Amino acid sequence: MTARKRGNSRPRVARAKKASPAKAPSAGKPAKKDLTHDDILLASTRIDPELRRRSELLWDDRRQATRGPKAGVTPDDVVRAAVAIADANGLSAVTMSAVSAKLGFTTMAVYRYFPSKEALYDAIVDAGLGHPPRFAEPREDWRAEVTQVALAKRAMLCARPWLAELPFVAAPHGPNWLRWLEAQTDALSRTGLSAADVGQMLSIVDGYTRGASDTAISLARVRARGGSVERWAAAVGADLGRAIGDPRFPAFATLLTTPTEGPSRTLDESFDFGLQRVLDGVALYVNASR
Amino acid sequence: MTARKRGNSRPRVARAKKASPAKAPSAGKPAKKDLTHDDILLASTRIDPELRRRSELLWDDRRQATRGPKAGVTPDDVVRAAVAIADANGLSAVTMSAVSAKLGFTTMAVYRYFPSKEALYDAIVDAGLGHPPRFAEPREDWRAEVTQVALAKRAMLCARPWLAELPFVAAPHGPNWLRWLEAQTDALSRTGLSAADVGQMLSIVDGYTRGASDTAISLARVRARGGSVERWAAAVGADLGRAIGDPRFPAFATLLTTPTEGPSRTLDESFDFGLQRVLDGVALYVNASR
DNA sequence: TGTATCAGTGTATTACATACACAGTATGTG
DNA sequence: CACATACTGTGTATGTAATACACTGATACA
Repeated sequence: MTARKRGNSRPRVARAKKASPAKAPSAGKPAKKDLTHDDILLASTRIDPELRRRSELLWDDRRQATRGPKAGVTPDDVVRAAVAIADANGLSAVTMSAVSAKLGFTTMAVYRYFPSKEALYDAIVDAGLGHPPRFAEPREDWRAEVTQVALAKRAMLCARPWLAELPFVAAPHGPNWLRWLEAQTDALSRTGLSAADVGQMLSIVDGYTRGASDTAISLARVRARGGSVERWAAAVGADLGRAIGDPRFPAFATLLTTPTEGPSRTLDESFDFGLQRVLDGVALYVNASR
Repeated sequence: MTARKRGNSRPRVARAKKASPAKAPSAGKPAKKDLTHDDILLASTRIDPELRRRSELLWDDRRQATRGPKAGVTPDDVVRAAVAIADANGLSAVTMSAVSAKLGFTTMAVYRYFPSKEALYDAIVDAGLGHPPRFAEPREDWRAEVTQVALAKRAMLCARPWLAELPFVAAPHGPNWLRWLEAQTDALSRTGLSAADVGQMLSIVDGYTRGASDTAISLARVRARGGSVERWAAAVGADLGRAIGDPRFPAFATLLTTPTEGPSRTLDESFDFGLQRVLDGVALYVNASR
């Protein structure tokens, strides 16, 4: 999945640097200025070599060596093996020796494909993200599409709860990461907002999507590990239940003890309901921007 | 901070269990029913002993032993040392030996206070969360207060970026975790919504707050480790910049290449702007519910 | 036919978490 | 007041994991 056909090396590296002319770091000022999103895109510093290396492993084609014996497996095989282990036994089970063993090698063999565990993790994160859904043709309205992507992203995160065990918003980002951003950006672009506003709405929707999926992800993790969902729920419920009767948490205790009228929502329904409230806010801004 | 005065052992444990009468697990049905929030609060299973133990370490007073030599430090001293290490050198620097050494002990001493690294991590997470801000008197309107709590929470997460290196939404939850929930619940209760709806809005606002803080948290992590923010930005920017010219990411590339008109927002301003859009959605629902 | 190069191996080192047994100390009890 | 007890901190040992380094053998191009 990560690998693409060879030879199409586009002139893409570090385009962001060129995209705007100067933006010299305003030499004299030692004032620790706050970063804007633009600052990130236009950063003019040379990239840390190790990070660059790790990024290249996600993006550039791993050239098949010309000399020497041919490799028994591809980097993608390694990633697939690692993802399978993570799916089966959680992220902590993804050790260099476990991956090697799964491929039929001894521990050190994996280092021929990835220079460090970190680099391997980068790769399995991107592989684990998979692809966003494709939009139906003819295209629907932006709200339906944004909802579709958000729900799919949440489902993906729940399907691979180990993704959330890593601070995967940090560097490096691979192609699949961008695919998800592309899908949501595409949908949001249909609002007709300016580029800057689309970026803003993207961060709103994606922020909610990731943040509000946490409970479901924890639950999925328990399930994936073969744990008892009941026991997990009991533990969480007991901790939250400590608020009841504790004078420090009156409002939250009321929340817990007030009986729900009507059927209570599943986690999924709850997420979806919340998403619609968020999109109400987005829609309000969209309409106001006309 | 975690310790409270002795002797006030309230009858709180497992109150959630009692809060509703039966809710027998509908014996015959093997259908894997989807979980609701209520199911979590009412879970009737016995809690995993290890989780219970870990939870108790967060909530119950560690009795001062009557026999034997008195301990040289308190559990809170241990937690403080661990938090200091995490603040200074990141979560990975928090090893049992590092914490012990900081206290002037040999490695194994910490095990007298916390039975495992996991249990210690539970404790430093809760300690790291700290306290939410207190509301001004007279109380403001709900929207101002919700904003206040959300901004404070984001600031807290950025101040301790190592918190986000853990899946800290999972069990166990300590008192500080509840304090933040209490603050936001309190503010949201002023909307006049039903308890269930308040819970729903809580998950919206808190989901956005955590999810949309990720970039700032990553940045804070780089800063805390003494890394170059410029280099970090360059790496992230380069990865995102790969979208430019790549036919797979047309919408996102447009986002990147369209020049921003006017001053671009800092990450903080951007978060705040997004929060207001989210609260617009919440407000819409609040008004509709009257 | 080399010969440079690369794949997988074997072994060693280091850092941790943690089990276990021990030594010393303070305290309530006989 | 002697001592059994329970508890604190230590010393040592074990298992697991990441990874450095040097080695063996294969292989394709010059």
